[in-house]
Amino acid sequence: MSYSVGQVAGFAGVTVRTLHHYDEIGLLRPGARSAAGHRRYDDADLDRLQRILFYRELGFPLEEVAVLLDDPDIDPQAHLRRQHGLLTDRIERLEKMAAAVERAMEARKMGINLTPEEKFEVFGDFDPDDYQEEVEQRWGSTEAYKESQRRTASYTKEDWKRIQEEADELGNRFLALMAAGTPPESEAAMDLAEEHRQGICRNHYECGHELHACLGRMYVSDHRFTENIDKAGPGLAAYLRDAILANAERHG
Amino acid sequence: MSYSVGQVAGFAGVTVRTLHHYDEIGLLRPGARSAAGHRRYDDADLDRLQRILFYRELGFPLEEVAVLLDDPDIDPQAHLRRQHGLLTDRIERLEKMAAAVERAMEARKMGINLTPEEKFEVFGDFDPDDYQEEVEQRWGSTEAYKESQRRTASYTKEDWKRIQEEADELGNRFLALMAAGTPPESEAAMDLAEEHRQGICRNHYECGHELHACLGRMYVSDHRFTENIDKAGPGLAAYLRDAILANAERHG
DNA sequence: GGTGCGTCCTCACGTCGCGTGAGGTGCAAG
DNA sequence: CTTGCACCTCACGCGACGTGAGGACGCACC
Repeated sequence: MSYSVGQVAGFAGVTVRTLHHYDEIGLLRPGARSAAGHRRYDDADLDRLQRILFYRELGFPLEEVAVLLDDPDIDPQAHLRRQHGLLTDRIERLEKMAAAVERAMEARKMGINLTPEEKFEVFGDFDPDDYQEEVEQRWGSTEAYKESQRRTASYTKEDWKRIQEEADELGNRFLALMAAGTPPESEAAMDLAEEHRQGICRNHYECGHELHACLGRMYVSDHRFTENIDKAGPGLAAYLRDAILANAERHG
Repeated sequence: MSYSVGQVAGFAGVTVRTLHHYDEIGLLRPGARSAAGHRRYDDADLDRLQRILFYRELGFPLEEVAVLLDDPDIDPQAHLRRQHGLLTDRIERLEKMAAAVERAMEARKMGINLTPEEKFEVFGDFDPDDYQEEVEQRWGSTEAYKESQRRTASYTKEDWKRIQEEADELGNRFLALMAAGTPPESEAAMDLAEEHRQGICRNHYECGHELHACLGRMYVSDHRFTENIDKAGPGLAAYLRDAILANAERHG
């Protein structure tokens, strides 16, 4: 079972040119070529194309789509789950917009006028804004940051929730150690720090021990991190840093 | 109350360059310029920008957005209604995709494999396909067709439903005349034909009497039209054509 | 009174995801 | 045998901006 460009274009609802383009940029190379040099797509290619079109539909640039599809730790099921998550996120966003439009209709009936900021609330408040800017200033050119951007772009709400839960749980285990009076240089604390590092690797970016140590120091030196972490329990940031540094030294 | 590019870009969540671009192409000209040549946006400009971003978000090309926004028979309320309609359509589509993904997950669990066509059903069966192609062949280069494409692009499901109802109602009134034995050249039939023509003007494209006459002839000469029309009542297509031709002659 | 700095301006070229010919090949049917 | 169709490879075009380059304006602080 193999198909020509025309056939594939037919049931995928794209043009032949699009398939040529995907071949050119290496996003979808047909499994084979006929003797005459004609592209021949097999079933696996169709599956891949389906995924490509799905992510494209949701606005991902083709380059990112390629990264997603070639990521070895995303199997077919994981893709379906992720797709479902992305869809529900998107639906939620549109429903909020619809609700905002309804409110606007109400407001107009009553002759209310909105402030400039309010006028754009339709699009949802994605406003880490000035903070985001500083992040770009400090980290924009590093590899780790770029990788994080790439990976988190396709995270759904459920993904974020899971990551948050993981982090909370880890925090609680650190707090338990602190409460028990276990020193941050102890085996147990260092093991937790190691788990912390691996969590970052899984969810955000490749984080070696050295980078992890930098991160730990910043948890204390940058008060915004400190405050945020200490919300779970005062002193946690400092304890975390010490455990991280001890763990880094152990592996260095 | 007037705002600089930077401010507007700020609360609209777009770049300054985007605003420059919209100015260049005439989509959003700021209400005024300062002495130094700086763009100054007023409240009306903000409203317009909000609409622009809304339609852009739903994937309209900027040129079409301009047409929509400058259409004099779309007042603010109408825009809100249309926006709401477009949103619900979109949500419906995404929900269907989500459902399809769920089915795919089920299918995968049971190890079923899908045929190539089935694989792409996720994207909803928009398959006037070969028919669509012929339409393009025959009408692709005419002004009326382009106008129709432009206008129907922003129609929501509700719009289509309304248009369908209008058409059905008109059909029934024609059938009543036929049943009563009224000739298609009668005043009553010609008036209905005129109403039919004006319906096309409102909902699809500028349709003069001459074009209308062509259309009428085609209703009989192209059997696909004939069959479709005669589903409402046998002989309707021919009767419709005769009434249209009589009406066209009356106005010619 | 200079001297940064931040925001604004206008070119003008670069990018992404294709669309759209132009010109040529391989092969089946009339 | 040639006509037609589906395929091929360049290669330029386009929409919606991104991204500097190079310069003007305004204000704040030394």
